[in-house]
Amino acid sequence: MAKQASKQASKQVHVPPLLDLFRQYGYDGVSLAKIAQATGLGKASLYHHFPGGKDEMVETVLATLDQWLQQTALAALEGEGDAQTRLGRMGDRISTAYSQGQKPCMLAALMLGSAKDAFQPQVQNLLRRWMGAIAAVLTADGMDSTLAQERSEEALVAIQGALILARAMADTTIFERTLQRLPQQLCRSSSSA
Amino acid sequence: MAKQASKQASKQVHVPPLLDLFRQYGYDGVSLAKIAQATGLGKASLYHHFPGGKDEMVETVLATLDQWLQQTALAALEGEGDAQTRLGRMGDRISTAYSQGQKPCMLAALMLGSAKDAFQPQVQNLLRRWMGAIAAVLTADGMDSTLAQERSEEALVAIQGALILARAMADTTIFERTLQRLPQQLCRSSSSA
DNA sequence: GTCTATATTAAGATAGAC
DNA sequence: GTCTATCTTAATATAGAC
Repeated sequence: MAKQASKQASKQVHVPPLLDLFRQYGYDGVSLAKIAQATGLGKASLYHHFPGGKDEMVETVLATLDQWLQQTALAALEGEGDAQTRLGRMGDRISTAYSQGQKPCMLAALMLGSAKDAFQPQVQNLLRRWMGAIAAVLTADGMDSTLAQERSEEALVAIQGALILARAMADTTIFERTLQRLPQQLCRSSSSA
Repeated sequence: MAKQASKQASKQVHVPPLLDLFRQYGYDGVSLAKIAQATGLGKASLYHHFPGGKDEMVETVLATLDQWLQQTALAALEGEGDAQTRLGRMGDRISTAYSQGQKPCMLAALMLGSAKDAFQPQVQNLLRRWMGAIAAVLTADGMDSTLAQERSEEALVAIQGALILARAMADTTIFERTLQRLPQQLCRSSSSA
């Protein structure tokens, strides 16, 4: 039991540099040479920790992102306050995780190139749970279930789009403005839309 | 003059398969072997048309996208009707260009990996002109200039985000819903936001 | 303008010493 | 658990015939 825990822990140490690489370069743009440099390990050492190569590295990072979603982003939705307050708290966590929009989303990066087919199920699952939690906050606020689902799609569309545009325009204020707009945008009455 | 025209035309023939590759695989995910297969040319023939290699191919595709933006997307904003009608027409052209959200945006794909630094200026220029044209439609409708600029950012955020999410969730309705929402979203009164 | 053949470099991956 | 050394394949790019 202790061995299994330490075995997982040894992989977790290398997750931050791996996340940084895959989110910025995408799966096809990351070479083992880049990974070796970023982690400070040799190629052979990398295969010791990740016998499955790049695929297993991505899987490990995805597992960490799964934890982050549950324990950080979605946890922010659980506290006190009304829907707008809760969504605002989630926005703060998101802003931090993406460095105010300077760093891309690895989920989006993985949907390009040869990685798409391999990792789409995990990405889909992560996004689905994210949207489900946002929709739950909105329905708890009295919103119709179908509309809440549509609004949760709007939320992820806004976050992903803001990341793309902020990076392309090299302007973090685009990302910050989008996040600040989000709580009101999601909670607006359907008559104005 | 005729020779120069035919020289450019010979490159234009190969733009569609190149666009398809770069938007789906990104710069780092596209190999010359893939390009040779998609165009039906040998590697050496590719270097005859594009002595600069992949970089020159991307530049050529970007020039075509520049033309598409001007002659198709922005041309839809020039006709008759109010702002919402014009923006709706642009949405139709966009839906077609992206195959109802099934195909990624090459501009977004180029902002990942080793291509980012090389092509960011061109991508930035394209997005800036796109936003400028949308903002112009809104200000012609009587909207404040600063607000119109912010709304044009919203527009590109929505388009880019919808492309990401629709592809990740394998659900084109996300993209179509976003485009249908867009005209009203951009023209809404600022009191409700 | 297209091809075959080839040069060169870098990629993913493994063997085996320490 | 990390390393050096190596294997194999695939990458970018060019030379030169047709």
